[in-house]
Amino acid sequence: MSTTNDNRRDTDVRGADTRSTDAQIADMRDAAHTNDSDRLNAILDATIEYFGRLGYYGTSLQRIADAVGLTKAGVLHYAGSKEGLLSLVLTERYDRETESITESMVTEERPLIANMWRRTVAVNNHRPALVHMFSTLSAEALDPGHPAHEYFARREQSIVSNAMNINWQVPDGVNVQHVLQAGFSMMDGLQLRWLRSPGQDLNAMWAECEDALLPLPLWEGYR
Amino acid sequence: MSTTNDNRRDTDVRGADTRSTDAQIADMRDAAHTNDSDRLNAILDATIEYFGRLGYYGTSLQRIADAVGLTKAGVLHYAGSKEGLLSLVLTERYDRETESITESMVTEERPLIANMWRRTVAVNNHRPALVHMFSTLSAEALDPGHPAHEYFARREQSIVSNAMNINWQVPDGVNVQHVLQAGFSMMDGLQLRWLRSPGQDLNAMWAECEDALLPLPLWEGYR
DNA sequence: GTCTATATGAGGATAGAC
DNA sequence: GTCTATCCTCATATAGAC
Repeated sequence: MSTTNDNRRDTDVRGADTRSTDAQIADMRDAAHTNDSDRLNAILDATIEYFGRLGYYGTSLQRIADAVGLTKAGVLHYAGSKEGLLSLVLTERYDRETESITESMVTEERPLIANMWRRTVAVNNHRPALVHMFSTLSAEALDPGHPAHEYFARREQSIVSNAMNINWQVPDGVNVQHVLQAGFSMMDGLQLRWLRSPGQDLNAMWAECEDALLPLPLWEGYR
Repeated sequence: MSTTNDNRRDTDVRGADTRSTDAQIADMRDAAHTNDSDRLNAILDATIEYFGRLGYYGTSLQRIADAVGLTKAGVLHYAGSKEGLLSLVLTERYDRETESITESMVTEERPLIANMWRRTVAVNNHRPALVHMFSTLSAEALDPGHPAHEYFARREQSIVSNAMNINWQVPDGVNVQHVLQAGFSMMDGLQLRWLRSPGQDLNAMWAECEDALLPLPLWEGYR
């Protein structure tokens, strides 16, 4: 053990249990009732956490494998490659939960921009790991060579243009596009601040920003 | 040549020049009039570019060395370590150019928040690489284990609290702290959008945001 | 001040046993 | 479905020659 190319990490302490390794592993599997779908979910959870904390480049398959109790080869069985992990986590997790928010506004009788943002903020407030991943990858993927560059470029465009297709109710004289651009930018920046201030409530932080961006009495009745 | 631990990259084509390697290297040094200070500046320039594009974790000493025509050992001679590079680039480059902006507002007779932001944006508009590095590291350093975590945490606090010490002229009823928080957040988010849209002018993009955040006629005479 | 050489290990990915 | 073993490349850092 402990050759230069050992498959396991140095932190992996063995030998306390005198039974065979296989027996221990079988126990762990049974104890967790781990089926395939659970495994994949655990892998994606760990991926979200580490892509957020360390970025795509900074995250190794080994870290994710350690977090879910597998080897690198075990993780690759599910995702195929590191890029496969990235793709899964963006489309199967982030997109899935996010797109419903703006879509829900289309059906509103009197859609208010402030309501959409409050809804977004309320959702994000209880999924900090996903927000963290989004923020980190979003910056890392500014580079055209990043495997998620196209994803984020397309996403940014579609968010504002989708919002422009809604018949927002705003005070007279307000430029809808400018407010949307300003508000979405503000939210991206505020989320970074939120992630840096442990324990703070994103809704409360946003309320202060909203108060500045959509000031009363101008926005009275429109928020 | 080309053993597994060759110091040079595969892209490093040799042999076209039949003179000794030392002679070629001497030529390059003379041709560039390279002194120590120039070298360090070139190293920091390359570091800023790659820390921005690939992040701290994603950047290797080899890339920086290649960019400036040195070996890894050569780069380490100047910075000591990779963390040393990070430290240099934040304190010797980013801080140096940035702190003067808010400080310049203290001496204004009738300081306007809008002026400070316009000044900041005008400066950043012609240093995209520094802004890129700031954005990328700022997200990467959300993690407490990142070597620049403390730097960015302190920076974020001091930016708002420094600004709160200035006697800003604002319309009646405006909450200065909320506007500052909102505006700084908006700028962080807008810069990400700017970096994703090649060729756009940051001043113009900011003007639209300012129009939304400090709407007329409420801010008439205050911007 | 810059290099070569080397130490020492981590990186992603694949083959094949079980 | 998960592992071990292995391939090959890349990483940071140091020692010491010139």
